[in-house]
Amino acid sequence: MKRAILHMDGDSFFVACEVAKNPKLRGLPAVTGEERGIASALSYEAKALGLKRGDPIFKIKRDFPQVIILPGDYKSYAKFSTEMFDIVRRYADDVEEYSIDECFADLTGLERPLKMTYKEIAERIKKEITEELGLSVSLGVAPTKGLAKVASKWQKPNGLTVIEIEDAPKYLNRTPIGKIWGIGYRTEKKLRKLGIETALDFVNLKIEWIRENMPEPFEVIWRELRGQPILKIHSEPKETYSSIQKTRTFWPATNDKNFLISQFSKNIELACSKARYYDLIPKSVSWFLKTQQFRYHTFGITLPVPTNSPEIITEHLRKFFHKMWRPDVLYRTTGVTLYELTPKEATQLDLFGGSEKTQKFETIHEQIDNLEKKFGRGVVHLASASKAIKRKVKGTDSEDLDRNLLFL
DNA sequence: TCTGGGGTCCTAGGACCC
DNA sequence: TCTGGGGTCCTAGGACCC
Repeated sequence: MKRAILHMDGDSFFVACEVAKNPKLRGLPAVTGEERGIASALSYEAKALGLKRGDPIFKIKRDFPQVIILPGDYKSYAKFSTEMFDIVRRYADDVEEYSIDECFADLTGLERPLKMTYKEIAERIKKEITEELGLSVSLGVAPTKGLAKVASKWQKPNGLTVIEIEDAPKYLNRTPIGKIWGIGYRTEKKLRKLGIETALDFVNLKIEWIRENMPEPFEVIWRELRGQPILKIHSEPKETYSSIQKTRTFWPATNDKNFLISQFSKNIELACSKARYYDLIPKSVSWFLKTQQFRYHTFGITLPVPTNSPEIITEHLRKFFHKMWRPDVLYRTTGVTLYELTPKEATQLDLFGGSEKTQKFETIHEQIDNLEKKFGRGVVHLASASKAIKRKVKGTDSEDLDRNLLFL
């Protein structure tokens, strides 16, 4: 049976959701991301002004005062996202939610029962999303996920492209190698040096050459673009994480130890709180400092006793801080990542007889989490994070200092 | 890339062992 | 240790994604 994979991609998704909420915005240059300090999504009118994802908000305000700047409203984006994917599920059982605005769906074998061609199915999905949600999407249909990605990118916004396997070379020939899913800036540069400019050049390489000269994932890309399905549709909903990361960037860059530690402390608090929410306990943790030149200084440890209590992880950080920190370097970002997350039940047994201290903190956090459920988030903070809260920090809710009810 | 935040996966090379 | 060879494990960091 002819395999047919659908890839759907929301057009300017965050801004499109804002327009759907407030139709007065339609046709105007608008960007979201005010709270983060950089543009995270742009309307096509804003793109027409030459603005790009990642442009600093202050520059947009300064140079293009006519552009409407909106704060992100992730709850409503998540709702639109769910509704959009539910429409796809009216037609296909296997739907993979790849990101908030992208999904894959397996349409294979649906032509006959639905009495429609694959293209007609895609058209119906598109029409229903536009009519019911007021959103525009671009769709691609092809024999593999890799080619479906090429197809959905072919015409944007509001596109629908079907790539039959016989026609694939035609499309690949007109797709620059850097546009391929999984080929980023570095690999693009490397391949271009070798004279590989288009996706067609890439698939025309000998498999032996790929195996000898490139990391394994590129063989997958090579096969997928040749129409050999390697990547599966993962339709099981994601209910866990293999890592949890929290970072904060501040201005100006600094090497003030106490300030940096208080930033870390806040990161650790947020990361641990998310871990507790998902009932996960990390076995290892790593920290990084990002310098003004965007270099990373990192250090990680395996926790002697796995825990999601921020006090303990912060204690470890204090011990190892000097492994990252250099007195003559200015830092602009701190970050923490919790790794080897395992469900609480699985680690529970280790905890008994492990450390009394760990258990004590676990109990305290259980109670704080309950307090927060009652009174709202941000009512309780670690004392060591207080500097981070007091100092005006880009992209954070630093104003609610007064609402801190208690410090540990 | 004038560059935020949150993820996943891969790998070179060091540590350690025999 | 001024030394071979080979294997495994781990981690820091790179690359990529949205």
